[in-house]
Amino acid sequence: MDEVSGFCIKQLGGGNNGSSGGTGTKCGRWNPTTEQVKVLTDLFRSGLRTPSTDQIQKISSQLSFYGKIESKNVFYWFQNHKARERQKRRRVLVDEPNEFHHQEKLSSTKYLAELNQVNSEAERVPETLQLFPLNSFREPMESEKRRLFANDSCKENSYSIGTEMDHPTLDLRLSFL
Amino acid sequence: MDEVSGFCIKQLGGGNNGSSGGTGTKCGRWNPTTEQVKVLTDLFRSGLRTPSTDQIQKISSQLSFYGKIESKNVFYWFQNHKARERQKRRRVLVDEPNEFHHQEKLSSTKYLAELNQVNSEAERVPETLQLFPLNSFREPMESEKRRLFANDSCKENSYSIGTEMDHPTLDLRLSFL
DNA sequence: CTAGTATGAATGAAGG
DNA sequence: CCTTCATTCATACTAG
Repeated sequence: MDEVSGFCIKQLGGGNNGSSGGTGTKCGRWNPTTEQVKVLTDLFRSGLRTPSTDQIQKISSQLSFYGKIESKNVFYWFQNHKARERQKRRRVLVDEPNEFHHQEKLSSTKYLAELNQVNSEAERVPETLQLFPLNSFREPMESEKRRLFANDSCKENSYSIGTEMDHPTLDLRLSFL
Repeated sequence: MDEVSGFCIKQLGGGNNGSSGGTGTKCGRWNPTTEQVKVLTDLFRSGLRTPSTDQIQKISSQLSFYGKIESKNVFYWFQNHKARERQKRRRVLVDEPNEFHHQEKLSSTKYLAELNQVNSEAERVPETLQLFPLNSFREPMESEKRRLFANDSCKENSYSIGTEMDHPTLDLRLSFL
């Protein structure tokens, strides 16, 4: 389903998403490349469920190498993936109450992660994810969602973090490379 | 991949399965029987558009009598049916903006058959589906909202398609986390 | 067999 | 977090 195990691969040609393909730069919706999906899935399986803003930024920066991507894409991806994983699990539970999952030995590593996650649902991301410790936690002050996601059209704006993000930091995104 | 994990709608010997066509029903994806479609359509025509989880489960249980079915099949069925009806309607509206909206474009024999069986189906299914009234109290668990993405560098990603960009082995698996 | 269509399944994007 | 909508992909089915 979620895994492209062999043949569910959308016809994403190699490293290019057709969405913005040649004809008319249609900024439709994000069409993740297989590499992007792979990385995101890896992160998810490693336990990351709700990445912080910083983490989203970093992941997005990383994935931008493989193709066009925005932070919101990463955000939505995790939201959706998490929700659907849970939903799927719930449905399976009711559909097959007396039948156990076949425990695919290796192909469904997802189930393991899933189970692991379910055990301690509340809030337990094994956060080894602190990129840089001195992190300036950005106060989650509620700024309304007004321009939450900026226009789809790619903007040239380099960093707008100056407005609120004041952590001096080695803010070179690729510090972890 | 629980999708393909072994549910086949194989035409059993008993063969109440007169599913639309019935030729070579294969595994891999749910293929509703005519009875199932009938019930679903009936519910849809009764006004049910987006059944709740409980309703989905009930419907699924009922329909499982006619053949293999999972909750998600019901879920998807309603999603698709609703979406496509809307889509159809909109298309008609676009195609004939100045024209009266006559009968639906039942270009497919499938729809005709559907209507036919709804109208003059001799065999009435004796199921007793009660699914409308249900409480749905949801937990007031609400977290703070603290996501506000800055405009991230939106790369144009306009590499030439011809040459596959070679990956500098940006191996970020989990190393950077 | 091939083309076209109907439709199950998946998922990005929002709204609330 | 949950639900819903829109769009797309993959496949079953049908006609020619």
